[in-house]
Amino acid sequence: MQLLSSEGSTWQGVGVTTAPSSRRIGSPGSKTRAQLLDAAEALLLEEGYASVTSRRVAAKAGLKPQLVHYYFRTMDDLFLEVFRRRADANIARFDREIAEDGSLRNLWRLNADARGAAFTIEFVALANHRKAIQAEIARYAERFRSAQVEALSAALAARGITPDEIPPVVALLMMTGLTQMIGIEGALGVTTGHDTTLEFVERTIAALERRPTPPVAP
Amino acid sequence: MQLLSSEGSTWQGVGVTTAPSSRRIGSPGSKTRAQLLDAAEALLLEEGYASVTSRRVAAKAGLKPQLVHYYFRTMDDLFLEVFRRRADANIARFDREIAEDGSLRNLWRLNADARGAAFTIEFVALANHRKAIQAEIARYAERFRSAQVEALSAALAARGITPDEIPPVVALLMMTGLTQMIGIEGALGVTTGHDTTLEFVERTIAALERRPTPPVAP
DNA sequence: GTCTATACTTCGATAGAC
DNA sequence: GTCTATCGAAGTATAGAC
Repeated sequence: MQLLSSEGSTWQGVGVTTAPSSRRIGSPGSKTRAQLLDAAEALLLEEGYASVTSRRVAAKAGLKPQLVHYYFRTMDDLFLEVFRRRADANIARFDREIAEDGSLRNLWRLNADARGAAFTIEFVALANHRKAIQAEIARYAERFRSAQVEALSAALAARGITPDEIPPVVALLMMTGLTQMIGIEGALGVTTGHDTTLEFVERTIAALERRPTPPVAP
Repeated sequence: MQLLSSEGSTWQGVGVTTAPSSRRIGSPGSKTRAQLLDAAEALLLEEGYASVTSRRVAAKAGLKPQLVHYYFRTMDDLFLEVFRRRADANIARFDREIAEDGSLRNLWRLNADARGAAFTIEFVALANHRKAIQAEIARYAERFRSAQVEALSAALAARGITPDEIPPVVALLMMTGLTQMIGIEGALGVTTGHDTTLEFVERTIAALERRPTPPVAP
């Protein structure tokens, strides 16, 4: 699964799942709110989801901790907004860039964006024990996958590769599995086999590009 | 990266990186210590690394919270021990099973053990902001990878697949990328393309098994 | 080897003034 | 829209009795 193109904090001392209260919430269009989202995202990527606490987010944004709870009822709401913002931007970017150049090479390039791996790891780990986040990630992942399968189907067909040879969804899972793993391992300092693999993929794409384009079916 | 064949908790309210003190530490052979490790591992897998706190680990083991700090100086030490225990067991298991049956099919089967994905996610997320854990995971991952490359090289050569066709390390990264991703996505409830991919791999392995074994080089 | 007691820090979340 | 003040709970870690 490739979630996004770019980590975080966990809360600890919670436990208080008190009533959903009805206190005031700041408007979504607020500039301060956007600053908090930016700070939360940066913290997530730099220090992991466990570091995204209301106090630390506010400190990073140069604001008071209570503002976090003014704009987001709970920390889950904050996490969800951070995720949605990136997810929407990522789908928009994918659609735009693939409309411009739907080639196999460009699909690989978009997939191989390493920043996404760290983001993915953090949100997946977060989702493991926060149902609301899990549901949102699953919805997004399925949606993004179908967009990618569509684009990859077209790119493969344009090179005369039939689903008999390799189903597009399988090719996608292979591509994504490879890029995500390389990204994650790179962040950890594990690099054995990465260069070899990247070269192999490069050669494979180049070979496919030399295949003659098939006649268009009626 | 395939880490293990089966992730945890983050601490939050730390901050106190006081002197490395010299208080008593329980012996590694203690049964109680093993119970704490079991509880920590279970908690890690069930609720994520953020839930592995000294209090919750002790509660799960039916012991008092202070015992955690009697056997493990810090929570990091506890995490490291949980990781090492699994890692060692996993390498031993791999060596044993591959010595018995080093076929391509068996290598895939060992890789496709889904339990490992959850473990991997949690520890990678943890490693993102805990250097000691990061170093340990990287060391282990490299070590395990080289064992796997060795086994896969032999299995591919036995089927007449040369490194020209596909380098063993590339095949390994593809296999591992696929199995880890499918495992992680499965835990999240994302399943699109999984069955198709599993069938594709199955067919590919079956086709390779029908290839005649090449003559042995001098 | 295990427990009580305790120090100190951080967390999420809210009420209410300005 | 932002702040002060504050509650209640949980976290890591240690000292010292038993």
